[in-house]
Amino acid sequence: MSIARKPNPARRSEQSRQAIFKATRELISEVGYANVSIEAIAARAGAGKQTIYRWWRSKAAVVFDSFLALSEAGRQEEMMLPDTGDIEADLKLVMRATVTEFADPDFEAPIRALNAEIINDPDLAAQYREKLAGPVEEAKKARLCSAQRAGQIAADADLDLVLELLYAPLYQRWLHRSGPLTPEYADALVDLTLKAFRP
Amino acid sequence: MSIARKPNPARRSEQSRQAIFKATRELISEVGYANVSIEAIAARAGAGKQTIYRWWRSKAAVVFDSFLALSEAGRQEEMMLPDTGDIEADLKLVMRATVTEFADPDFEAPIRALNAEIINDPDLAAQYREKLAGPVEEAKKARLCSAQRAGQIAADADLDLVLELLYAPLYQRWLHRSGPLTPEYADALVDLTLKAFRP
DNA sequence: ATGTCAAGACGGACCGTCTCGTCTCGTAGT
DNA sequence: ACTACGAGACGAGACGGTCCGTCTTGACAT
Repeated sequence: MSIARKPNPARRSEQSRQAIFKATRELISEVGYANVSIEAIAARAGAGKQTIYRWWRSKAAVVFDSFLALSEAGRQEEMMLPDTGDIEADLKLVMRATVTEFADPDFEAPIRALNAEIINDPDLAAQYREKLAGPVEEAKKARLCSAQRAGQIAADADLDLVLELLYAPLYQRWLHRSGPLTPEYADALVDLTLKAFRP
Repeated sequence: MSIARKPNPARRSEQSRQAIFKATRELISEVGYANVSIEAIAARAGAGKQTIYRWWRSKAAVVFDSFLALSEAGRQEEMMLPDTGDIEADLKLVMRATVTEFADPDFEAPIRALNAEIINDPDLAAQYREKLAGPVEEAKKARLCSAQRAGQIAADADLDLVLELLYAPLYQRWLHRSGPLTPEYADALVDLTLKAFRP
């Protein structure tokens, strides 16, 4: 019968936590996710390895929390999407912005790594949906709901399905590098999705 | 100026090649992709490590070829999709079959691993598209083209886009485990896609 | 006292390279 | 035709590294 003694979070060093986050982010952008080791993170952060193993299950978990800490710091009100009343124009704006974001090299490496881990790690996937994807999707669904009330989208449409139709093709094309991500492509996805869900 | 001497494929041992494929497949199903090492493959196959390093760039490449060898062996004419003249019924049949396939545990582990590698390895991604996804997509596009000629799909529809709209949501939902994969879901995707591309 | 901390030693797994000696070829000399 | 030779792939495994995850130590905080 193992005891599985758990660490006491109240006594945790916030300083070490932040140093580990910072070191993790720096190392990833310097050498790439795959080449980052726990040892290297500890060394750069001036932390003991045990401090990392005590609080995280895996490298992926450390990396995830590192970026989560960043995104929580920089995000407050921007959770509201534009609502001009014209769902087509609003969606095209947002989708074009996503396409632009995906073209940013700084964005590319960590997100690819995160997605690769998520595929094989159900726990991480759940955490990702809850902490990162979830809030963003809620905002998008709020905008879609507004369009639904305005009669621009079928009243019985499943909004999760709308989001999947909108984003999954874009996402897959980017991950698989199976085609170019252009503003025209973004527009086409919006047009097709709106047609599919037209009242 | 480095010489980069390349091995001569004519002198390659087919016996070793097959033994390595077999060992790779066995090990993956026994201990999982992540826990398979090149050393273990070589040992099980009765091959020298150098024989593997000579012919493959990475573990992912070995694994990829191992499954490619399998699929090439077992695939002949089945590249033709059903064509009853009713594109909706035909697509639903195929999509439901895909959903069923994705529920198979034997199918799950290797495909997840392959997708994770593909995300971070552009070379592997290109090879995947060319050798595995490509032929299948061609068959699907052939069926869609037939529907296009029959006026069931808009004449100016981009068939690659049709496939993306059909499969990307399904694929993403499976990879991210973000929802259930039911026959009803498969049907819904077909209905929506056909509506989006209606003439 | 108790528990976290930084530092780092430790045994073990694999990595990717390399060095052996063996085996199988194609080729050139007899 | 027969044989000697060299090139190159082969199995085996030694080698120096890196990183893993655990464990130990002594300092420090509560």
